[in-house]
Amino acid sequence: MKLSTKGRYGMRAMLALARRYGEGPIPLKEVAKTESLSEAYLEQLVSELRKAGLVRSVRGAQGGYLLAKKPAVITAGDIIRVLEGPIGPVQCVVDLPDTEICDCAESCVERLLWQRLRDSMAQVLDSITLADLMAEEKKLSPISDTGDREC
Amino acid sequence: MKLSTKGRYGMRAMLALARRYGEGPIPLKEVAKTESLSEAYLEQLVSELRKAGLVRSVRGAQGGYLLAKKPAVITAGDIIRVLEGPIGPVQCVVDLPDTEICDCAESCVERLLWQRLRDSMAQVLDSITLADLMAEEKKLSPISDTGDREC
DNA sequence: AAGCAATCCTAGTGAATTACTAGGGATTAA
DNA sequence: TTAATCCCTAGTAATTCACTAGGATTGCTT
Repeated sequence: MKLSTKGRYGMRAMLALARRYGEGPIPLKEVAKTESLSEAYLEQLVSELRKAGLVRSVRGAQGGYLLAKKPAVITAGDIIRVLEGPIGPVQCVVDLPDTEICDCAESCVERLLWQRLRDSMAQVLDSITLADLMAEEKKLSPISDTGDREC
Repeated sequence: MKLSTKGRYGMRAMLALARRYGEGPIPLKEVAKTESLSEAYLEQLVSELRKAGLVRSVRGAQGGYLLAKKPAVITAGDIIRVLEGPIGPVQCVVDLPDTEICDCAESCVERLLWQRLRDSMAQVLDSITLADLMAEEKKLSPISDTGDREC
């Protein structure tokens, strides 16, 4: 029940873009640097986020990536769903409309358990936006002047 | 963010033992049969559950496994923690007392997010017991007369 | 027009994990 | 003594993870 690096790094990257929302396109090289992530790997993740409509890209020199929407309307759930797949601890209760469920679903009590787990996970992730996280960040102890982050 | 087969099969097996609580030791062969799981694989999972004190074993002919405690005091969280490890979407917020956290934890807002997710997951899993699941099972549509389950 | 900064896309890869299988040893009721 | 059962370890094919590499394309700047 762990996130992969895709979800973790992707959340880091989206938060980095949120912090600089309004500045125009941010080159991935900068995000990779401040977040200490591999640029080439990050590129793949951000590419998925772009295809999903969460970020926009500007090609060419002076280009980069920027959030496609305001930080207040992008939730953690949006990001996690793109990078980790639909939310749910098992395939048969995943939160996608066209998911095939097993035939004995009506009599399957484990399914109820997994559904409740899914719902509580989705509830948390869908209720927290990038703007929320930035607001909370201000309350935490200040970060280094460079803005660089390790973990 | 998916469970592995260990968690899923383990939950199935524990529920199977719960249904027959009070009958004395149940051989694993029977559990494997009714739950359509590999006996050899199940053996490994149940072995972990035994070492964790959730089931007891009786060796020799007429032996088998039985719940070490009443179904009402064994939670889904107990089972999942044994088979999937401590609950938490990332290592640094896992619900173990002696977990090492990263150095920039005080300024890490992602960490707050992951903590909330962990708490909501743990809350659900720790609040549902095997007895609860059996009670809900009665309300669902009846299962086949053999008691065999597919999913 | 040339150069360069940047995104875009695909393929490859070593390491780790998963989901088992196999096989033998130990214990105990019948 | 036999058979049923748990106990333990090792091996393994397949998959997934976490990247790296490299080239194509785009478009600002000079």
